[in-house]
Amino acid sequence: MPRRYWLMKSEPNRFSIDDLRAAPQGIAPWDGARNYQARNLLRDRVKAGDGVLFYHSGTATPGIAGIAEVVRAGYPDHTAWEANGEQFDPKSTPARPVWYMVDVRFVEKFRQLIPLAKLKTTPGLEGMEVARRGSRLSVQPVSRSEWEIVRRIARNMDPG
DNA sequence: GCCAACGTTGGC
DNA sequence: GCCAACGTTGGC
Repeated sequence: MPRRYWLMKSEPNRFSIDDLRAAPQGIAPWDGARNYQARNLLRDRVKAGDGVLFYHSGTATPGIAGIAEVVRAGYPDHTAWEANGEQFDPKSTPARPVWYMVDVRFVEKFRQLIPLAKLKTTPGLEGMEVARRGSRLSVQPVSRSEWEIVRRIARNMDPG
């Protein structure tokens, strides 16, 4: 089966690419999605081995911070069961989980973040979901060509 | 702080 | 089932 590619958003105040790198073995769950479209992707489509563009949102300059890899496909998001947690959702139970998460592993931090504004003006990326106005989905499919273009930008932005 | 986009909730 | 009100995301 061909490898798929995804863009996953994270607010770096909460969990940044540096936090992912610092996690044991560079592996951490990507959890907390509470949207059914995102849930369906996490549960049904995101597989181990898939590539991830790690996106920082909610910052002065949002953009792609680096690369990660999915190491565990969708499984129930147990943070929804933690009654005092921020991500608690009484609709979800261990017997009938509603929300799903995946595990990702740190691969690479770009030496310079690729700003959203840059994505929007890059030929070949105009159609990227994240470049759309009002794009809110926290996990988004990325095409192979979009993936390649982003990686090329990252290489070109790296001095030397 | 503002506002666009859009998902969710709840009255009917 | 419709739709207005409301809440959240997230860029600017």
